[in-house]
Amino acid sequence: MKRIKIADIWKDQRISGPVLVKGWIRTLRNSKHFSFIELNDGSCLTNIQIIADNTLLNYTDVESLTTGSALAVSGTLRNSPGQGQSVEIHADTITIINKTPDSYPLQKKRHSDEFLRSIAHLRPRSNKYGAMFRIRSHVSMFIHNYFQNKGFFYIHTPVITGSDCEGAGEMFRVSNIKPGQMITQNGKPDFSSDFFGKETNLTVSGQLSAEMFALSLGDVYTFGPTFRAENSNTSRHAAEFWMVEPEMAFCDLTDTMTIAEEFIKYVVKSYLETCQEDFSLFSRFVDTELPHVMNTILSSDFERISYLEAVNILINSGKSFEFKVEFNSDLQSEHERFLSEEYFKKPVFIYNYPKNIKPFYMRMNDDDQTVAAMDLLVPNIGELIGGSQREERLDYLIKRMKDMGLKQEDYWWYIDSRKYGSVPHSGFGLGFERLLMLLTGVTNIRDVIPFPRTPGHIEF
RNA sequence: UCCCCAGUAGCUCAGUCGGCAGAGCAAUUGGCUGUUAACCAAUGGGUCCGCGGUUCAAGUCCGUGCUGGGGAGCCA
Repeated sequence: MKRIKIADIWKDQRISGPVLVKGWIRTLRNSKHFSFIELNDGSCLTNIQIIADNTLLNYTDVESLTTGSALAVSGTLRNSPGQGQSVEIHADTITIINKTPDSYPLQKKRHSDEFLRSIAHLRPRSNKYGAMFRIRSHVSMFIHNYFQNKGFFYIHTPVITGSDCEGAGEMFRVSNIKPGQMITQNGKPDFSSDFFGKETNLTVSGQLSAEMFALSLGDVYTFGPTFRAENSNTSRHAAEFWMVEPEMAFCDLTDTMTIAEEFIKYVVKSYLETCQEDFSLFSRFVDTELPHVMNTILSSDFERISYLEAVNILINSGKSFEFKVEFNSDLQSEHERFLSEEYFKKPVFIYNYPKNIKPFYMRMNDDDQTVAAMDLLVPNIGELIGGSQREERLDYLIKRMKDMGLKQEDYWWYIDSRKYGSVPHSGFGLGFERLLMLLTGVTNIRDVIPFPRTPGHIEF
């Protein structure tokens, strides 16, 4: 008999009669003449209930099974007389694939996130993390669907890079030289003997590469791992995370905000349609406000205000912030939270930031003081998206690089793109894990990544 | 990196003023005619995070280290 997945049993109400399922025991209840076994195969949240009668040849083995054990069950799918489920399987044979010893750390009761994090190799077997990682897979596909449907091309930008793009934070060096064997000259490391012949790092952004392809294929996006060696110890930062970076030719900052808003709404809508069951777990047990949050995203027009307006709102709010609100400095976390959570109570774009707090590639505005940058702030998460219109004018770009002390020869190919057929173009980066946090109400980034990497943590 | 909080049974936690180490769940054994984190009874289970100190006496007070969590900065 062909094995059937439990998700298909719940999906297709017409299935009945003989079935074969394979999975792991979530819980087992013994009665006098038979046992109830809740079996889960990871295909969906809801278990299938197995009725194991004491007439089974191996019943004494079956009734002593433990949570986590692996079984193959063949039997008959029937309507259930009980309350909690429409159908159940009356087992004809139960093959014990693996009996789990009583040291199995997962129990049928609720565990803390901190404990489950310490057993990251087993936590996807729990309801919550099973749901989380099914959602993570689905949301990945929604992202591809959105861009593919709009004619964007998926670009695989390099993970190993020789350019210190945008000087964004600390980078992880890549080398094949053994520790202590790096040749030095005048006390400085000589990278010419290293694998690539120069200092090499893991990427902190695919943007500069993606720009080259936007200026060739029109609309492109990247979706892949990104690495930051910052010693950040917060619930919103990881050393390895995934980023979505669309880049669009013939597109200005306003267009970009429109696309970002449409994109977020598309993902939320697909999520609510496709992941109803797993979503319900998070809206019941993790954040009961989640349906409301999703509704707000779908039904509201995201606010769009300039940095100047944002600062004025903060100054006139009458709120006493720990950090003073000042022009020409970046907004603090508490400022961002106030704007999205208290003042607007919905996602808000803030655009046109002072040039001195933003990187060289952002397009200078006519006031010569601000650049065409935008951040999307969402309640509970903070910054979900950071983007900008890119500086397409060669003379502006070079002046800006000089002002910021960047060497042109390091960016010769980037500069080339402004010499040859340069056009207005824009893009943004979205933190995939932060999107998952928004969608599930989970407040720690370590709980939306299968095996999270943070400072001092590389287990698993 | 800085600030704050915590660490007691496999898990979640209680432990009063410094005076015999506790509960629920899990495990084991038995009971129970359809259960829904089943229920009932019994049994086993401890480096009270490590090290040092104060004290007649430390899970409890002090110092220090480690681990975990929350917040800040940086950012996505």
